[in-house]
Amino acid sequence: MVVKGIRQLAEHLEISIGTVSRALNGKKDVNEETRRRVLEAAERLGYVANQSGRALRKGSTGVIGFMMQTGHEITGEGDTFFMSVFDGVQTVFARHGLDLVALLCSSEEDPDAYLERVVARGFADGIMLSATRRIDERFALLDRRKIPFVSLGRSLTDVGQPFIDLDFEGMATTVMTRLAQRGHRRIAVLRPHDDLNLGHVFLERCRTVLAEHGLALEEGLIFTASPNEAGGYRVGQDLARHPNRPSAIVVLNDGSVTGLFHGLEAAGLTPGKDIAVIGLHSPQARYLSPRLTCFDLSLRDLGISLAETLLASMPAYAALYPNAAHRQLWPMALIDGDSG
Amino acid sequence: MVVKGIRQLAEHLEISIGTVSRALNGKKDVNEETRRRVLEAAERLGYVANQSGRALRKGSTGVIGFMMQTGHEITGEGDTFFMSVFDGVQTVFARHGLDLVALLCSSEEDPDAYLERVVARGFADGIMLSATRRIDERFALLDRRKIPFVSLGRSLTDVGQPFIDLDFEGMATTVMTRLAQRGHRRIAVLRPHDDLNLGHVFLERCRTVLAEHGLALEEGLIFTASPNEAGGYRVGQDLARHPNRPSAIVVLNDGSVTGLFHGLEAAGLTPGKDIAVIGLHSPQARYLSPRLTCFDLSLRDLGISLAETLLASMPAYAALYPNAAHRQLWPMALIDGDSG
DNA sequence: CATAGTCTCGTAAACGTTTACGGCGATCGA
DNA sequence: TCGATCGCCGTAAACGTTTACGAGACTATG
Repeated sequence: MVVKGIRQLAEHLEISIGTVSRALNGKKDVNEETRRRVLEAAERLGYVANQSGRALRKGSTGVIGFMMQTGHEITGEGDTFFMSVFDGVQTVFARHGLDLVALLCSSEEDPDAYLERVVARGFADGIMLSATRRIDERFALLDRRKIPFVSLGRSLTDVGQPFIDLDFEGMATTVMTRLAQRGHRRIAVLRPHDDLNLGHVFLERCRTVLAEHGLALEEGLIFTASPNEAGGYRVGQDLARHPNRPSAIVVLNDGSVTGLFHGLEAAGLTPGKDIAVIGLHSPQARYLSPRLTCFDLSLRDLGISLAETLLASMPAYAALYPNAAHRQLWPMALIDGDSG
Repeated sequence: MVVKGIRQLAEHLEISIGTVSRALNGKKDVNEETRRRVLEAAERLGYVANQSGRALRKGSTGVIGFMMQTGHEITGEGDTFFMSVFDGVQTVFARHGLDLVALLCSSEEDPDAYLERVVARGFADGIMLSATRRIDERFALLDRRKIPFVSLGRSLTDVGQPFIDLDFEGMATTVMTRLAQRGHRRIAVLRPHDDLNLGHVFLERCRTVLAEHGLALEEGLIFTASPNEAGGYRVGQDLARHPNRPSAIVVLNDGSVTGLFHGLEAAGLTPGKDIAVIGLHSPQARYLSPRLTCFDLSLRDLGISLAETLLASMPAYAALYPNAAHRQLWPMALIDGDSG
């Protein structure tokens, strides 16, 4: 037997629905013996409170949405990237009975319109944004609706909300200094879609760091590709037949590194010998040959911080996370490999 | 100005909430001029119907949940696998105003308990299951709750629900016949976690096909690994130092193929020369060297079919999809490469 | 014994929406 | 002209919860 609503459950127990609700929600003005009976019956009869009714009354849903897009051109950093972050996020949410769902925006739908629709509906109590664009309407939209949110990434159209972003400035400084000191004079960069903010942040810092070494970033050496195998392969080929080939390339697309290696090799070039390759975090870094020199970070910890940062901006939970960072650049460590 | 509920919107327009609701929902007994005014005002004031209220009244949410797990041990079938499927699913759902969300089950939570909680809450109108286990409580659970669902994958604990699964039988027949005819006598298989159903289906068929060629599948040549780079690499190493190395390996983990190549190479073995490698669908197949011989399929089309199959099992939409397949093995085509 | 306080529970009013029902003009057909 | 039909709209009742409020039965305190 499966019971329908709290009313049926109350009838079955011959107590009022008010008491049943209080018992289930852990309110204190209910006899412990009664509570035990209620919980036991709920478990036995498979009763779980209806989400819609509860959300309607409480004004909150207990759901946090992580927005991502299902095309590969924008997001495409691979399932393992987000899955690791999610795992961290959830360990925090689990403590508060919050559920994380991924809001999947189709590549055929406008992301801004999608978010507007989902958010205005009151679907989620809080939102996490990823793949932040340089100009991104979503920030103003969420701000207008007064929905708590945090972004994994920055944007020029920031509205003062909390964020966590990878420390691309630190990365640029470290990698460009290293390359310059090792005698590289002409350095290429592979970055994802131009609309995304991260490439701009990285490139800007690269320019100033290179200038300090009397070098310039050549615009012609900035490659843009989809963050996947195919994109990397193509750039590998392009590099190989480049009339004035650079001596190093820094790869921001973590999904492209393997493709790049193969593209170079297919053209007869050896990464780390004919051209230095330095990548962003990449799960396959250790398994490439030569081993990839890249920046590493703990995605799971990042997820934990992301969750705490969001909760700190939600009135109901803020008190529990008094010293969560409001805006944070996530540090990355350079892992030495053999590729550059 | 942002309007709060349908009541405020109605006041603002000086008509009743009933009419506003009808206008917004495209009911026909409302004057076209009135409807225009309502729609215009709703757009201008940023009104969108509250999801909880609507769901409570209608008894349906307009949300379909795709359950996946955030650990890498189970899911992790390669980077773009799910994103491609999702994209197909959504093109179908978009026609009906349904939204797809990914229900993310933490690796720390029991999948069955998670699903029970989410489903009983009335969160979604329909469910898509993936990473189906050989023994999988989730089928009975959804059946008991009478929630329409479809599974991407089969299970022994099937309850007669619709499913789509990759045609592992066809794959086994094709690949084993090919290898046998090319003179391979000792063939290894790399599969994901033993709990998952797919490996068992594949292996079983392999046994009968090999038997027809007078061969046997050696239990010692069945490798199990996480579906990622690390897993593949390790198996590559294991193969290289195997005292009685097989002459071919079939890889079911699409995320492991690159790692396997690198593992073999690191041990001085050349795929396709020292050992034949045949993979399942893999986005990086074309970019490996040697080019991977593998089975290809259209994940986007699979997503479309998956959505249609689910809708066909939902009373509200069944009439629209009269000839959607109920249970379907998804065909895969062998793409010749240089690896085996 | 009176009063205040405590523990437990029932009652009923929200929350925002959809929709069955009925009503009121206007139009139409005979 | 009259009844029937139709187009349009307002009213109010659900949907399943949570929770403020108050009632009743005790207990403690003076």
